[in-house]
Amino acid sequence: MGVKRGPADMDGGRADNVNRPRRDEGPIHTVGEPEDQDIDEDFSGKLPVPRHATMDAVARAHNFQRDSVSYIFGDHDYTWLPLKQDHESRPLWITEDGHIILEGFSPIAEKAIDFLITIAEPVSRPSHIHEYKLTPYSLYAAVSVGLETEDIIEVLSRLSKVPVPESILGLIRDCTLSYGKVKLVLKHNRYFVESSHPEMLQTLLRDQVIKESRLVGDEDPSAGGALITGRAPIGKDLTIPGVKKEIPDPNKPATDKNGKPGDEEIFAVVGLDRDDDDAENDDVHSFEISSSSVETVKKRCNELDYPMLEEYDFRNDTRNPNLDIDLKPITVIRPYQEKSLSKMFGNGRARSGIIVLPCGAGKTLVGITAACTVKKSTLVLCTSSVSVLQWKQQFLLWCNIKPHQIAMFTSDQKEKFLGEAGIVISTYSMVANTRNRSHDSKKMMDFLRGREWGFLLLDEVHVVPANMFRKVLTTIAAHAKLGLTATLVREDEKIDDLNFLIGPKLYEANWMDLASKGHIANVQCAEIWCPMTPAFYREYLRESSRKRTLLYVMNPNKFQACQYLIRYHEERGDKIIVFSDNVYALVAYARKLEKPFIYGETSQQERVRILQNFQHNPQINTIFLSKVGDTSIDLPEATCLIQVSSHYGSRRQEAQRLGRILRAKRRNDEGFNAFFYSLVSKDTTEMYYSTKRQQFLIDQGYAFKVITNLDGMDQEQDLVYSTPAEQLSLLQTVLLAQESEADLNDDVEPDADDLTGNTSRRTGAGGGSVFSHMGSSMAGGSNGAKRSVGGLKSLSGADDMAYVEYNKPVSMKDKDRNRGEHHPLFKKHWNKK
DNA sequence: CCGCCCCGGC
DNA sequence: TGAGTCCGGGGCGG
Repeated sequence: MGVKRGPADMDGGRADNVNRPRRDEGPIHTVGEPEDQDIDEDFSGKLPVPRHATMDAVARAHNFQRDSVSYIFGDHDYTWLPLKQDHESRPLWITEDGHIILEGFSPIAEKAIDFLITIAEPVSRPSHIHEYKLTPYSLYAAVSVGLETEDIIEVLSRLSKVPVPESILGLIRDCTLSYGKVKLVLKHNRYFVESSHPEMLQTLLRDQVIKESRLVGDEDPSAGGALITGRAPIGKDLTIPGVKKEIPDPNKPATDKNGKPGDEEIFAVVGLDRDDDDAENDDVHSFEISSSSVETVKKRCNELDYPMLEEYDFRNDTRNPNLDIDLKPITVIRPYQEKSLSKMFGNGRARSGIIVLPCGAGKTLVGITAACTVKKSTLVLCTSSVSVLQWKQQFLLWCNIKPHQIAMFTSDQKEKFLGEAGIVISTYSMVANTRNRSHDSKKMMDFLRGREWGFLLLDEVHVVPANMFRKVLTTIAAHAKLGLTATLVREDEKIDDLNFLIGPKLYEANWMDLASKGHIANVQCAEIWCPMTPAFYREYLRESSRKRTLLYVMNPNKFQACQYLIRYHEERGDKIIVFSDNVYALVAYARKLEKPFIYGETSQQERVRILQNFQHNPQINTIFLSKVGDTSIDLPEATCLIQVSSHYGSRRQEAQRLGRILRAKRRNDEGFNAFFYSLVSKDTTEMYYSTKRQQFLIDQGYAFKVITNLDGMDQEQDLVYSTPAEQLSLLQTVLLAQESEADLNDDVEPDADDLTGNTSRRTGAGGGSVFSHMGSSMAGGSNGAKRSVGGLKSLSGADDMAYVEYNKPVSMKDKDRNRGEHHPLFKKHWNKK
């Protein structure tokens, strides 16, 4: 066990994965590109290697990943695919397993992208080469916005350089055949499964789960199996408010609207306004299910390949009173906002689903415009009471709704709107709460539960899959649901649940694209590698993994880098936010650098005071924030962001933080540029997390520059902790802080004390020879399992060992991901083949 | 206002 | 497939 294991072992012995590294597996495995294969070999064979050599390899891999797009192709070899004669004018490849590679530089790329994001899941979108993947979910989404089987196949064939593989044609047909034909409809506060194809309903009713969820109406004399039959309503010609009248712009080339002659033909079939329902005037059939079983039935239908669409024919809903709401005349929505809404309202009804827009791109306005289109009672759910307030203000800002028609429902405020219809804004935890409720809260819930909502607006919809929060969907009866988020990712596997909880992803904007068009700021991302000072590193190596955090966050070199960057950007006139998840470090940094800071314990008034100063006072240009800044603070715009500590690999957090500077825009002279720095202590576990965190942004096309040396920092005067004495004193403070923390923990867990004591005594005796003794001390260690685990961690130090330590969760995650890819539909599909 | 509990996210 | 960390939030009762 003392010897570093090779890739095969790290993968849990799955033979098929030897030499087939995946992009997600961290820096070392990233080097799986053909020309770098030798490095992989080195890792499995010749270890332990000298530390610096290892680091070079990691650095190489690191840079390789960021600087090149070809890692997309991973271990795949596409050279065998037969090219069509005129392949050069066609922008994409399709592989047998559903991956689509698009040439971003093709003249028709933009239109192809429109098509691809409708039918496929964007996997990674760097500047030149984009990768998409066809999945049953993505095809479900395509059907639900009005595309049909042959449309998809036809356009795909036209765009592809290679013939669309048979397997993919089969997949598309299989997945779309039954999609969109079954609907979930809410009528009179009761749920019905509806279809114009009665045989499909019969098929569903043969399923035990669905059968048991069925309600047989008392008033229906034919109880016992007959479906309810009625006429399908008709609806067309909807206009979305806020859409700017088309004014021909002589400065703009006509290609935007018309494209080149050939293009038009290609995309002719992708229109959204077509009548997508052949059976529009036919009879519809339905059966009722209990409202408590809606989630189960929807999930089951997905598994049976009959995902239910949820559409709300709000214009023909005479039962629920209309809400007098419209955008103010001056309110104009942007093209991509319009596009996302056209996916939702494309057939004249309101489809339930999810719209993904980056922060600062106007998600709120999209939600409000949707509400103004539906014009029925609307319930908005947010994650915090701060955003409840913001939503209310935004409603009042953009549309003509009267204040008395908007009510807020939080622990502080329990208002109801006046009149028949209105808007309620609340939090997930308020509505999902299952525990004791206050009297007012109970009455308010009765109010919410007792009515039918035309529109349910779910802010930060990525939180909805959480166990508690998803309950809101069963407690609230809503005809149409729209989820909004900037980051449709979670670190668990529940994100796919949104497909049946809310509906398909209707639209996802490309961050890079919006930035290049000037809607959001252009962000330069950099990861600064700060070497640990020898003293800090020595302590780092001897500590158990829990306590290492403080050491690498408080690394004096990182401290100085932070100070230097703040100075540099303050001189440029930037507004700077520094994030530190670690509260101890947050306070230490902010105090030392004499900047204001906000964290959980900061009172509300204090927060407001600091934020206002930051916004208006030219003397205050930098603030320090803990995690509070991620969600629950209405941050003023900033142009520079520095991350000092952010453990764990949350892609969402990283993206959300970057989103804080996307509004930056025209503030400084350089126009749209903003800056995002991540400070990372070299050779520590931070490196691993940092890479992981960045993945979402990298997939969006952001490039992280690795900087190992800040220009000009050497010459900088008066940096903090520049003398050995100061550094030593800092180190002692940090160790002391840890000890007091450990003491607290000892009460609960005496074992921790033993381990710490042993570890430090042992390493202390070893002095500087940690590395040379590494192998033998671990292999020959006569201690119990617990001890050797501690030893492995404390002695590892080298990044490769750190990698081993975290490899496991990664490969398990990957396994999960694999399982996700083997959706029932796919399994069936491949088996059939 | 404070402390408590539960919850989310990693 | 589970466990355990810290930090933060909301809601409620005292």
